[in-house]
This record gives sequence, C-alpha cells and structure tokens, in this order.
Amino acid sequence: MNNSGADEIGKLFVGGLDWSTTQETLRSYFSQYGEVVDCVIMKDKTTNQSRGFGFVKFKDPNCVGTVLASRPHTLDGRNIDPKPCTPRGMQPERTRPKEGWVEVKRAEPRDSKSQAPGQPGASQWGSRVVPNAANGWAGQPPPTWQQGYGPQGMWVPAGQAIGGYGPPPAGRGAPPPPPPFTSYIVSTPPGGFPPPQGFPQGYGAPPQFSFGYGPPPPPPDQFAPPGVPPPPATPGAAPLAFPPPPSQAAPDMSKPPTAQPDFPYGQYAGYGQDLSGFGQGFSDPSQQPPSYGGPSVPGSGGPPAGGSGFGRGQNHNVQGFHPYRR
DNA sequence: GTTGAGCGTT
Repeated sequence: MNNSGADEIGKLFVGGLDWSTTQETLRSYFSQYGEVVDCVIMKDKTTNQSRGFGFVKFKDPNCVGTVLASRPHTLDGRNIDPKPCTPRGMQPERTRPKEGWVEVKRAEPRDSKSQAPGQPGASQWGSRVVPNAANGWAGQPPPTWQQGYGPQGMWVPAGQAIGGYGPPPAGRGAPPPPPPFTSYIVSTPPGGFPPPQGFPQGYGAPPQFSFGYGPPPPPPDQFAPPGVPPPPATPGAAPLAFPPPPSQAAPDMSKPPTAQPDFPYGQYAGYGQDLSGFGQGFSDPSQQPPSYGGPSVPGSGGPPAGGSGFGRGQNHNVQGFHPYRR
C-alpha cells in the first residue's frame, strides 16, 4: 500500500543498542529530535532478547539529518549508531569471505610473457577455461545467481548500480552463496573463438575421452562446489564414442584407443563453439548484464546441453592433462 | 553482540 522504499524515508536504523534498551527508551531518546511515529527494537524471535538494533521513524524526515549531525549518541550506556536505514533486502552482501570462499578476481597469466591478460592464446590459461565453458555447467552458477555477476565476472553486491540486482540477500535460512567460480577467465573476443582446425563441428565433437573412464573423479572442488548437483545425465547428449573397456581398473596405458588421441588441449581451445554468450555475460563491459529475471540475450544463459565430455573438476590443470593420468 | 516479516499468489 505504499511505494516501495518510500516508507524508509525519515527512518533511522539504530545499531549498537544495549540489550536493555527498549522501544520506549529508544523512542524517548530520539523524541528530542522530532516526533517519532514509529519505533521498534528487533528481538530474537525465540529468546525475545534484543538483537542490538532497532528502527526509529520520524514524522519529519529532516529529523534524520538532525540526528546524524548530533553524533555521537549514547543510550543506556552504549554508544549507539543511528544511520539512515536502507530498505529491507537492499543490504549489500556482508558475509565475510570465508576461507576458500565469495574472493573472485580476474585471472591473469602466471608467466610474464607479453601475453595480455584476458587474451586467449597459447598460454595454459587461455585454453584452460574453455573446457569448463564447453561443459555448460561446471563453471556456471545456477541461473538465479547469474545476474549477480558483473561484466568482469566479479561478484557484485546487491544494490550496486551495475544494472541488475546482485544475489538474493542472505537472510536467515537462505542458502549460502555459491563458492566462487574461479574460472572467470572466460575472455572471449567479439564473435567468439574461430573454429579451430580439425574441430569445425563445435560442440558436436568434443574429445570423447574422460567419460566413464579412468580414475574416479576427484572430490568436489571449486568447480564442483558442494550443493551444486552434478550435471544431469542427458541421454544422447554425450554418447560414448566407444564401449567402455571390460575392466576400468587397468586400462592399457600403452595402447590408447584410436578414438582417444593424445591430443594437446591447447589445440582445441573452445572446440569451435561460439562463446559469445559467455562473453556477454562475463567479459564484455559494453554489454549490460541482464536485468533481474530477464530472459536476456539468447545463449547468454549458458551453452546448449551436450558435449559434456569432461568429468567434474578434472580440467583445472589442463596442461599435462591426460585421460589416463591424473 | 549493528539492517526488520509473513501472508499468499491475477
């Protein structure tokens, strides 16, 4: 019955309250700055104990300025911290980056060659990310989260003027944000990668090894965070190119099947697929990120299913990757 | 000890 956010005008968030502070004392204190029309102390739902903060709304919004100009404020022996309140749900993500969690930055080549960062090329990084992207899921956050990424693949706190919303606020009971997807070195030139020689089919012909072969997949890592289900089996999407060997325990390393060439990964950087969708989503600053919930550019939601020829988390050390070796 | 809720969907 009101304009969204409009009711926050003239409202103060008051933090740092003492446990003993009540709505009455809070209202009484702030009444010296103007007529208080609403006052509440947030309490724990179960223990009813004050959570240490509350809200005060003045009839005259100008009173907020008066309060802010009158700092510091002390109430019930504590230095309280009134500030203009932000509409509920608009708080930036305050969650501290846990160990191994939320720090995501642009990957740069480790070698100090003249390779410009972000340029695909012969470096191990250039080709490293591509198998992930080709998977269509490994480095891909769930659709709900995707809008939270900025043009550079950064995690963007909610409420930032990046065009679109960030991740849903992590309220109580909300699932934690997904672990960082450190594969945001997707750096696609406009138009995507040209189809490499020998793999003009794009998605249709990823190398067929690493499917039901070799050692069991490693434990989930940053590419396969806990909570993210494995890719659904899409019948027909990635058929085995050859029947599995009679025994998976001891494949004959000396005689690789003909369908499994010992192929340098760097040669099929991208398998010829059009990665422009990814580029729009992650790398192209000129592209507006899709608005919240928007359908967005075709293809920006991820590549089509199929070609899931890679096991989870097996490609982050592409250099030296071998289907029979870990 | 610092940013609030639940009802119910056109």
